[in-house]
Amino acid sequence: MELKFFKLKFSDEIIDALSIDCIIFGFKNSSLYILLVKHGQGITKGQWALPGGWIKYNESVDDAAYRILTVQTSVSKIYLEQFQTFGDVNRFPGKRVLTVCYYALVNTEDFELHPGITVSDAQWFDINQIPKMAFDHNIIFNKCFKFLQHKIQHEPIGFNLLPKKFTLLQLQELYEAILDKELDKPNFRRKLLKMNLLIPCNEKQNDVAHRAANLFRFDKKAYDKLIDKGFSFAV
Amino acid sequence: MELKFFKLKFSDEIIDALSIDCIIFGFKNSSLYILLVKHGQGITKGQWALPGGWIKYNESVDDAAYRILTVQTSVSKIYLEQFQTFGDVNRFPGKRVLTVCYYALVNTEDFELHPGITVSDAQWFDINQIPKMAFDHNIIFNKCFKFLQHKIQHEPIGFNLLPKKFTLLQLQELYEAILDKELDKPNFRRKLLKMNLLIPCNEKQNDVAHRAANLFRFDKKAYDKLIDKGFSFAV
DNA sequence: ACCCATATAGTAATTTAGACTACAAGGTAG
DNA sequence: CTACCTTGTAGTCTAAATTACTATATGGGT
Repeated sequence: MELKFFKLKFSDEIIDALSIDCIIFGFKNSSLYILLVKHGQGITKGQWALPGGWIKYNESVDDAAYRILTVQTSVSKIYLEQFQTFGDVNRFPGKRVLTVCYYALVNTEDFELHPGITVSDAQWFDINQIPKMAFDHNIIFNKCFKFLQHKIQHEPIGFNLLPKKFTLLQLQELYEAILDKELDKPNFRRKLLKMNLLIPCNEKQNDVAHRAANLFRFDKKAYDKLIDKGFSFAV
Repeated sequence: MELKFFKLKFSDEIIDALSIDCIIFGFKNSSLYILLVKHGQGITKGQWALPGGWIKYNESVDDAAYRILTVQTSVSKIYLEQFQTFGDVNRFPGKRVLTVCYYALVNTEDFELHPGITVSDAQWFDINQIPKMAFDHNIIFNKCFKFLQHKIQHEPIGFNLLPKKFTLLQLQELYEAILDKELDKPNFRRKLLKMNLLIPCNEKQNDVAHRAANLFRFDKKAYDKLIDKGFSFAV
């Protein structure tokens, strides 16, 4: 009886005033990209948009975001965080829809695209060449990108955009792409290494036409310990 | 015809899967407080909770938050920002409700309480003595407070908790209360003054039993200018 | 007149940030 | 095989900021 009531209330149906949109950031060729989909049906057919979907009664908002993300990308263990909820009255045509925006940081190397059936195309766009998108998605992206620019300077989340093992130059170019400014190589190096958050892999990159750089990985455990001691990350 | 359709869709009714909760921070006697209400009816009758309400079809989420806030406090021109949306499946008993959480920073001196009709009491609670609250409100508060601790160090929003004209010691005590640590007085002073964001009022506090301090006010225009130049606030 | 609390100024040691130089390593083209 | 090109890595120097203090100023209260 209890269960039946539960099932009735929290069914597999969607909550119709609420959607989720994801901003999926990826980094390749020293540039920052986001993943967009082209709508294949409905009034927004032919328009680019942030990948999104509907929240069901029987899943949490975080779960919904994760589901929507993994369906489109077939990648699990992704860095995914809620950004903000957008709820202007007329942001969606014809009916009232609020959207909860999430952002994800992915390593494009283990990335595979599986566009859903309502989508005719999916593509990475350089963040400096974002097309006009459906709904208020350009506004959402702009706010979220500013948020990322700030956050990446105060929390070590950038590593999620790189392979597990990365060089210091890769990391630097990542920061340069996100913050849109050049950084001094020796100084950047020193600063990051002094934090003791990078573990040398004792392994060098290969297949490069110059001196091979050392590979590092991010030391999550060391970071958690430092946080307890009041440390605060800053690039 | 168009209008009729509009009215039908965007009516004065509430969106029933969506609420708003506000965390109203206030500062007095060198301590940080939040405003809580005691529910006077329903299954949560007798429990303390964050002030909140329902979003209507014909208002934006930001407007709804502002409406809910001003009804309870009769203060306008308040610093109010969205924090996050909470959407666990079972966070609300018996039905599925997501809540968009906002936080406000108010100057308790121009504050008047007008508890709504569904509320039996309203009271300021020291942030170190928050009672057990209804729903997931304790979780929401804890997350929001951590967020505030971070944000106040990187954006000049603390001033919203003080009167227009304040002393440097008041400002310092505000930071000490929020960050929960002691700061060195001369150093704090120097740091803040060097930013050129505080305008001396050429006026001293009165009614104090010791040497009167100079009053300052926050220079929003100067801050906006500095931001354009790439300045970033940090205490 | 003295005490007390807070305001405000200054100082010295240490650390950090920023700009820049120098040298190392290793693949490539002649 | 050598000169060269690209990137990696180490070090230096200066200016600025942080930190932990000490010292003095003001003004009311007793």
